[in-house]
Amino acid sequence: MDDQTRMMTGLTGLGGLAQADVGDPDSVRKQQSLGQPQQDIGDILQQIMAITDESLDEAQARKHALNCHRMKPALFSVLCEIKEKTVLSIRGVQEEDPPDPQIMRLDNMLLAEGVSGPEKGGGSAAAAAAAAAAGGSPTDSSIEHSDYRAKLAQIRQIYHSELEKYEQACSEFTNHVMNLLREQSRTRPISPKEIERMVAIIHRKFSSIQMQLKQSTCEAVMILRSRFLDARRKRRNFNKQATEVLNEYFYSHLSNPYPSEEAKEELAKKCGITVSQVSNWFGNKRIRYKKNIGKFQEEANLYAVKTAVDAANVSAQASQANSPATPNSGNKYLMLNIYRNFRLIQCSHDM
DNA sequence: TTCTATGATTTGAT
DNA sequence: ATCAAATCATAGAA
Repeated sequence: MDDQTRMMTGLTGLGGLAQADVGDPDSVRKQQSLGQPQQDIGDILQQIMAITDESLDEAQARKHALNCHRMKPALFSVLCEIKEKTVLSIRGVQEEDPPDPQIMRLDNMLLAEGVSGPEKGGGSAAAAAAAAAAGGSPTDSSIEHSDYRAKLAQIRQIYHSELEKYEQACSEFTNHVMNLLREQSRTRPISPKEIERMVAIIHRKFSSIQMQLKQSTCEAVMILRSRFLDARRKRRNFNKQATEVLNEYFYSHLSNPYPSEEAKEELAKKCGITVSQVSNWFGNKRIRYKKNIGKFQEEANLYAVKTAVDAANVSAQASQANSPATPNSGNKYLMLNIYRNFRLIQCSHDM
């Protein structure tokens, strides 16, 4: 408001002269001999130029003196006019900039990884759940997981402290610049819009620094993640008994080796693995069996025999219960059959 | 060390 | 959501 009234008042008298001459010290000097007003303006400009060579106290005193000078309003108005022209040309160049997609991407990632989100839960919990779901013994994954969490928390802490530092520096700097501009607006015309623009420029500069921080944080998280993702992928073979159970089911349902959800759950329980591990196993088994049936023939026969043995064992136990006087008599034929089966398997394999 | 087996993941179709 | 298929990455054998 104050600026504007000042801008208005000075514009009439010295406008023409100012437009032509004031911006250029040489022309000022040339005109110094022409008359008193020019001499004054020349002096004032000289003094302004010399301000930077003086000590701070001297400069302050000089500034005050200049502010009180009788030509000050006129000079001010000249500056206003020049300013108005240049500012108009600047104004159109840059207005509202859209939110940077790059920084949005980084923000999203940091949020997803639980670096920039709320302290507990969120991304780290999701990562933990993923680690747990990926399988492995609970102890293993919990150790890896806590390690991962600790590292992530470290990254998170660094990120936040750096971010805070940047924000503090940014607001400090902004305040400083704003105070400076306000102070300067007493001697040169600065509209609130300009201050706003300056603040926006500062924020842009600082946000570009912030983006670098976000970028490097993202990189750190990615590296950490890939390391622990590999750890999560560390494969442990299922134990023999589990593989046996799975194979038994597979070969006894060879015509339709697609266990239902319930069957999967039961198998998982029997094998001490998760349902998704059972699904993985069947997925792998189906595709690998199909790709090379020949290679799995022996295994198929083996498990066919195995199920036969089990079935026979059940019936044998039943018959044993029926005739305790002749123990194992039923098993004799069974063993013979198994032997014959083995011979058959070996023959088919040799061919 | 290389090679094979195997559990897990990714991708694309249904 | 589930599956096939391709692929990854490691365990374990040779």
